[in-house]
Amino acid sequence: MSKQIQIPRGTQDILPGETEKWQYIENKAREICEKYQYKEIRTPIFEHTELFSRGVGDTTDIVQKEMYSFTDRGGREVTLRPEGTASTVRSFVGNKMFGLATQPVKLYYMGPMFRYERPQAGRFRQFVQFGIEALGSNDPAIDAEVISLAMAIYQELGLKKLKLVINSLGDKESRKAHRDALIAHFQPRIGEFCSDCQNRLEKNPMRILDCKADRDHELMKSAPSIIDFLNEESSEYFTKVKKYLTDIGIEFEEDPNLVRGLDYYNHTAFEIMSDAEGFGAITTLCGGGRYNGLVEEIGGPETPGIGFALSIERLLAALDAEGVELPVVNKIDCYLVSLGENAKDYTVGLLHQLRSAGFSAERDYLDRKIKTQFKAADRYQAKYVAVLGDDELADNKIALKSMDDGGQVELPLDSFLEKFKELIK
RNA sequence: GCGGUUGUGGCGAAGUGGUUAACGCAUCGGAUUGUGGUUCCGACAUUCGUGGGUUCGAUUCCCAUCAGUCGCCCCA
Repeated sequence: MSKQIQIPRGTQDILPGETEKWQYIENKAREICEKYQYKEIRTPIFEHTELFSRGVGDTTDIVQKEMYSFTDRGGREVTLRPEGTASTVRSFVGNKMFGLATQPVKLYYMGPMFRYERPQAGRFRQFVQFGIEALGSNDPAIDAEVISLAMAIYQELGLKKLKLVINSLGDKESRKAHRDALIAHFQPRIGEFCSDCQNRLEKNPMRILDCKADRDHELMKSAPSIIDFLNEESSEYFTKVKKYLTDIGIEFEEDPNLVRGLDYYNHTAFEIMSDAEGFGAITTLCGGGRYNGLVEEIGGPETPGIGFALSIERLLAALDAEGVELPVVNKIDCYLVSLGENAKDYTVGLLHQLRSAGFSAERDYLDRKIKTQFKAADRYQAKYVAVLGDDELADNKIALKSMDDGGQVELPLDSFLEKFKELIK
């Protein structure tokens, strides 16, 4: 045997047994999007690198150290997409969707994303995100809609231990004022903080509020909160969002320290986390927020937008942590056991008839003996086994055995399909 | 990018500086030459992630490397 080739680091094969769960989740997500009137968009898996450096933000970790970038044969700088919003907005602008008759434009996407990171619990180099974007509306009601869609996915899949955390980052003006206040607050004593926070001071002082190491520092408690820096418009907006969430019965927790990693966010920011035991270090299932200004940044007309992204891998991990079983059984209706050359030949046609009639059916392809064929039927969780030997064939008969109760009947071979239909109804 | 930990058959998992590498599950064959989920018997790793080194000898010791896993950073 030649040397085996390994799967690339941080990637995974999803095998039968697991794919059924993925399909179930994907179907559920699509179903919900249909109800909320979000339409699917499919964009390329790679884009020009500039899209992400401009859209996601040069100072973010994603752009600075996590992009899967390369130069193609034509000398173009391209990157495997690390997230979905930038591509969606690029497509929105490029296809002039701001001119569509139906506004706002509500889109969803689902597919692989790539980030060059050390893999660990709930973190991969290739992972699948499902996300939605609502472009063109500045109504706080749509913020509530976006959040409720995310919650609906988790809840309809059976998750209970969820926590929705929200915050407002305010508009540009509010953010700037808050940023200045933070720097002024921490600057004099920044030496007392961890090296990460020292770096954050200039780069993104909001992140200091997030720090676990310096959580107990006295300056943390007295730090200026974004809430106090929201101008009237931002504050009113946030109040509306909260009112609508309350109106539709979605519980949330306000966390003035919730910040988002990507540059494009403003106003509403939210995260959905899992409260389940043993979920590991990562608790964020879904992150999202409003990004007014991004469309302009990407070269389109001034258009407000809001969206979220969630990872299917983490969703599966959360289901696992809560012990939720998805209903994904695939039982075989009928397994054909045969013995003898003629009977074996005959099952080819019989199998085809069963399948054409809408049944799930299987037979042996390894020339195994009767006992082993039955074992196989058992493994497949077949409901019925039809036994056909050369004897039956000569008598125009076939034996049908129920694998649940072991009862067996003989049926005329030429009307087997009709009898089987009646029986299984 | 940094740190902890692990790497033995399809899977799970013992094990020792010296030679036949336990065991369990699964699989296959037989007992039962036409009937499953039970039982009994038998088969199944020229090899211990990969590459070097130490040694008379290494799966066991050392180094490197790759990979899994967990954590930091950050995030989905």
